[in-house]
Amino acid sequence: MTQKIDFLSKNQQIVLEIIEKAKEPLKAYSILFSVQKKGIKAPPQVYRALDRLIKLGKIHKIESKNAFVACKNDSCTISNATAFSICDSCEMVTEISNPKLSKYLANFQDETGMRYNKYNLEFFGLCKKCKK
Amino acid sequence: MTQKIDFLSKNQQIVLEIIEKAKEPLKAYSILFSVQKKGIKAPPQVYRALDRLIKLGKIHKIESKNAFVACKNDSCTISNATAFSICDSCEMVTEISNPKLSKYLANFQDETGMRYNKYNLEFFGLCKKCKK
DNA sequence: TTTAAATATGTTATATTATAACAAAGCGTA
DNA sequence: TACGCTTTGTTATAATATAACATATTTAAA
Ligand SMILES: [Zn+2]
Ligand SMILES: [Zn+2]
Ligand SMILES: [Zn+2]
Ligand SMILES: [Zn+2]
Repeated sequence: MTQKIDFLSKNQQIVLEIIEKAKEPLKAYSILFSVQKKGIKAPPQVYRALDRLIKLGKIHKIESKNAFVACKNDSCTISNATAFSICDSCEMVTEISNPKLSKYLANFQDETGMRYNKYNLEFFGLCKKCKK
Repeated sequence: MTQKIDFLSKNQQIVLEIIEKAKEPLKAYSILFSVQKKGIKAPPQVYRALDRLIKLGKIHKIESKNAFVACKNDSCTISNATAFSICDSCEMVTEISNPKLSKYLANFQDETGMRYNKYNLEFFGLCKKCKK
């Protein structure tokens, strides 16, 4: 649909489209179920596509949920710096794109002097709706 | 060993001790294997202890690895604010305890105004040893 | 154009991680 | 004692993920 999608293989496109259409994070086996009508029959086909899409930064894995969301952040072509906001009640997940935060984390150095090339941050709380 | 350990049940103590002794994050089934000589025979026994220890802040789950580490941070009695440094090469995991970082994250607010009561941050890179 | 390498796919089986469901035991206390 | 509550034990199964190997498709040299 977008330009870059042309670089994706058939299975990768199928999997990406279903994740992009979803309003919430999708689990691998729910993706598998959804794409069976399109000829993808087995877990490895889904997991391969997921792995590739993650490397390309088109999707991200929400580690605390073992679920996958489309990247909503155009500048996030390589997924080495991700931050999410997760509602404990309705399970809504939003990708945070906050320049100050990403700058702060990208430059963060701990006592050991270790330099990081990747981070993933997950915030938990109650979203507006669920706070009411 | 410490005072608070007295509040733990037998299985919880057994599981905590093995995690504290370990130099690297332990997987649930490797814990299960290790504690079988002490009478813990089935996964639910291990997972129950893990769940409880996490709630108490005695251990943390490294989400990207599905593995568990003992908390090295005395102030971390409730595990609602965790940050880890993970080596991509040797898989070493260190809990980061950096007041500036935790203050920054505890006070972080995104555009939506959602307020967070918990976060987990995982940094990836190469540790000193592996950089050489 | 032929050949070879690299990439993507299909398929079966299996490994790994985690929970459901229910029974029994232990413990504090009214 | 008898009641509630927590912990434990146990079996089975659900959910997540990968190994291994065969085939097909695309790409790029030769
Ligand atoms: Zn993104
Ligand atoms: Zn919500
Ligand atoms: Zn801690
Ligand atoms: Zn290392």
